[in-house]
Amino acid sequence: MENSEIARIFLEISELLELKGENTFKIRAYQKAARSIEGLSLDLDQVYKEGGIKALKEIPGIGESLAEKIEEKITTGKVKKHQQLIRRFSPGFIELMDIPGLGPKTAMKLFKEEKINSIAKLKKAIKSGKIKDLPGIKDKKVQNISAGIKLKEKAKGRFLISEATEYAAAIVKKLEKMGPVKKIVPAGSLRRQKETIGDLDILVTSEKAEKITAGFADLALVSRVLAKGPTRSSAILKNNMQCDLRVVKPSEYGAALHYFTGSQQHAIAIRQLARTMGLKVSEYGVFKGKKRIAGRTEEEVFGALGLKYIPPELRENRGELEAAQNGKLPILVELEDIRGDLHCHSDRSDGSNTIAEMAAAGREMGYEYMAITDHSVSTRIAGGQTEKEFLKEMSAIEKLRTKGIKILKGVEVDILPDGSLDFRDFVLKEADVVIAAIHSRFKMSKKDMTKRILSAMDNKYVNIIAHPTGRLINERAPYEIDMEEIFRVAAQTGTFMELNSHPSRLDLNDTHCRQAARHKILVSINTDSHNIGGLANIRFGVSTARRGWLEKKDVLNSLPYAGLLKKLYQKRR
DNA sequence: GCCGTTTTCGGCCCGACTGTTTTCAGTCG
Repeated sequence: MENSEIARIFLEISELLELKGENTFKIRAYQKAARSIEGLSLDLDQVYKEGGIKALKEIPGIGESLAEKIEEKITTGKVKKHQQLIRRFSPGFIELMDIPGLGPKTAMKLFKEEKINSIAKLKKAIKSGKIKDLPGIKDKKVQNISAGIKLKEKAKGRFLISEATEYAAAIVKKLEKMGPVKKIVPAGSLRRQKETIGDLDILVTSEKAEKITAGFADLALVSRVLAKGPTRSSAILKNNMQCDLRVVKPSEYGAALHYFTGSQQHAIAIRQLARTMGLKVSEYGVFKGKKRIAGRTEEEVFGALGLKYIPPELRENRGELEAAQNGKLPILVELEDIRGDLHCHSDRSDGSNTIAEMAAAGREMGYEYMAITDHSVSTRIAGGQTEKEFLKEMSAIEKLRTKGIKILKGVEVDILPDGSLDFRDFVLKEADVVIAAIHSRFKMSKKDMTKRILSAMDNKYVNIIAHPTGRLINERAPYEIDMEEIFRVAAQTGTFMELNSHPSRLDLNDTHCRQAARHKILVSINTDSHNIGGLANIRFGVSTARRGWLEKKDVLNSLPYAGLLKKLYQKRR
């Protein structure tokens, strides 16, 4: 987990430099480097081990100085500059800037004038009325800060994509009824289908902007209005999610949609590219001098910059501009490419529908096949089956096989701490597809955990490693594993990797997918459904695969039935 | 602090809204 650790340190340095009032471009350099590292699909540790400082400097946004800091972190465990900055302010100080509406300037003022260096002290100062004496801070500002503190205390962080999708749909429905609107589209990280969503951005085209922004602020879903202008409104919704609404003219739709879809890093890269061509890009269009040359559609905006259309899921400044320039953009996998689900549970273990009901729902979705993969004995909490029960289930499946959808006999076996499986080989042999997963002892060392998974992959019956990192978004960190090594051995043994589509998992994540594709490992996009309602989560898995640049050819369950079986049985030979 | 078919120095994305201001700084996305 060196990457996220270093990214966090760089972000903290940038925040502390901001407090210090450092050169804004230096601050941005740290932020840019942090983002770049977050999106990296290789371990910095590995990169450094193999190529030293020189290899680190090839990462975009990393130069001499930052490469040395990465080296310092890897070899000594810390970064001196980071430590010095933290010492200079107090550890609780950075969190002041997390309060919405309170930025570095105000934080510094509070510190200098009143020695406020934590949220606790700030609350005290507000109560005593002390901070109203400071220059530039009056009633309104104090009110905003108080509201910001409350909000921060209530906020659960980022929202799952499933929840954001629901709320966006609700807002869109309300706005549609409000009057003269032409288009309403959720933009922002939701349109890019990020695994978590910080806030909603909704874009509306209308000639009557003020009517829309005013009506939005009055919606019953809104609990507090943060800002309300003629073309933009911001509000906190009843579930504590922030929602920003922007209204633009139809002629500006493409440029606005592109800009509000982001990511910020992508938008910056686009604007930089425009500058080198003597153009200017803003949310109103592409301009040559004063003249607007594009903006009605996104295709027009990209076209004006000599780029092919870049799908929203790729817009993270992870090489998509170069790919669009060179005609090397991937043809991303689509929902329609998925021919079946290879990880589903029934009421034989912890699912709530029968095998027949699950199969019928799969057929309803147009699937060609579906694997029933109930738990094995060790996962007792999930009604895991004994070997005997499992064999009985397999014969039940045999009988159902003529229902218009191919049902594959499957099982989700446990990878025990020593790397062995809890079903014996002669039992596994009866399944068409064997999924192996870890459900216990999550806190083993990186070395032991990696070994545990590698030895499972060595078994010739194991086809797929399910939810490979075990993370639960907002709940449980991924376990420590050497992903690069796991992919290497997966390629060697002919083992596939799951992309679990559950919105709390999305595991593999987007950058792992890209890494897997580089190793030429097929990814199986599964839902891990425990009832028929769960099957629809496949959309989030496909989105994540798209964010990971996966094409149809990279996805195991885009294969037709015969091709799939061939792949599954290949390893047993 | 990064980076280079304008550059190894001198640039670095761009605009909306708020609050405290008589012309703009701060914050945000």
